[in-house]
Amino acid sequence: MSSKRMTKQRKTVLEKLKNTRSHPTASELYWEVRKEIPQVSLGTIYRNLNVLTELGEIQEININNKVKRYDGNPEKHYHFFCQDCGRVYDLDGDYQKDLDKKFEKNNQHKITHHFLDFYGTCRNCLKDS
Amino acid sequence: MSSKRMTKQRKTVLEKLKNTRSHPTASELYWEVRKEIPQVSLGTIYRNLNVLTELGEIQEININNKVKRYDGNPEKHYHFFCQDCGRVYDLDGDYQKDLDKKFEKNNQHKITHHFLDFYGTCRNCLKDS
DNA sequence: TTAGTTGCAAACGCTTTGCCGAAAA
DNA sequence: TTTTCGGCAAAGCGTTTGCAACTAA
Repeated sequence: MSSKRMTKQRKTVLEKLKNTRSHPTASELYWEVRKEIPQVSLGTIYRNLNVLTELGEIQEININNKVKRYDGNPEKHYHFFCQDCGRVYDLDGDYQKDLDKKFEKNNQHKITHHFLDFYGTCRNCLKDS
Repeated sequence: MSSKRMTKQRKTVLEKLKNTRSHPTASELYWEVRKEIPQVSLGTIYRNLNVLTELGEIQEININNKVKRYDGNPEKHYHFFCQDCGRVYDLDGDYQKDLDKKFEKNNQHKITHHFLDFYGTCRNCLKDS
């Protein structure tokens, strides 16, 4: 059985992620962490993001098989992806638990959860057009 | 303006995809197409899948940033991903247009569509456990 | 002390691309 | 004939991994 250590690197990755509302990529996080730990490596960022995800401290965001993004908020919620600027935003609104039941017809399969991502144009990009 | 040609390769990719209920990867499709065009290359499969997607003849399925899968049915519908066997199934049930409105609060952004993927255990895997 | 972690660099897996000859239209 | 397309092989890109040194507990 393997216990996890809270290293300076792991702590910094977690802090950076908890302190932003954006949903950075591993590479973006790498440059942030480098401000404090200049010799950190990208491999370490990836390893820690995976560990923190397993621990349930953070979650991955997978939009369209593009680069993975990371969310410091591990609670279930939905995301909005702006097709103009590419940014990913959190959406207000409840997790729709009833969807799982709705699509679990005749008990042929067991649904445990779902992912729901919205696409469109964000407020900023609407202004510009 | 570029018109698209219906080559033997493109036609075969499209046929194979229309004639299966599975959601194959590019590589799986490659081996299928090779049965009829032994000298076909993987690059050609990828290029044609991209063209056919742009044309709206097929659609991509992106599950968890894993390998891309392809669906011969271009209509909006939802998928179920079995976490035990890894297979991807179509789900019966309507596209929930109302979700877009529900999460478009205060008109801060414009939602055009969404993707909704369900996770769980499929009927076959439930039997085995 | 010792198991988990890091930095480094190489490897990996999927997908795209440049080149040039082939073949639709 | 014109222009798109295919085969091939190399490159691209995000992510993972093997290894030896390091460090949290």
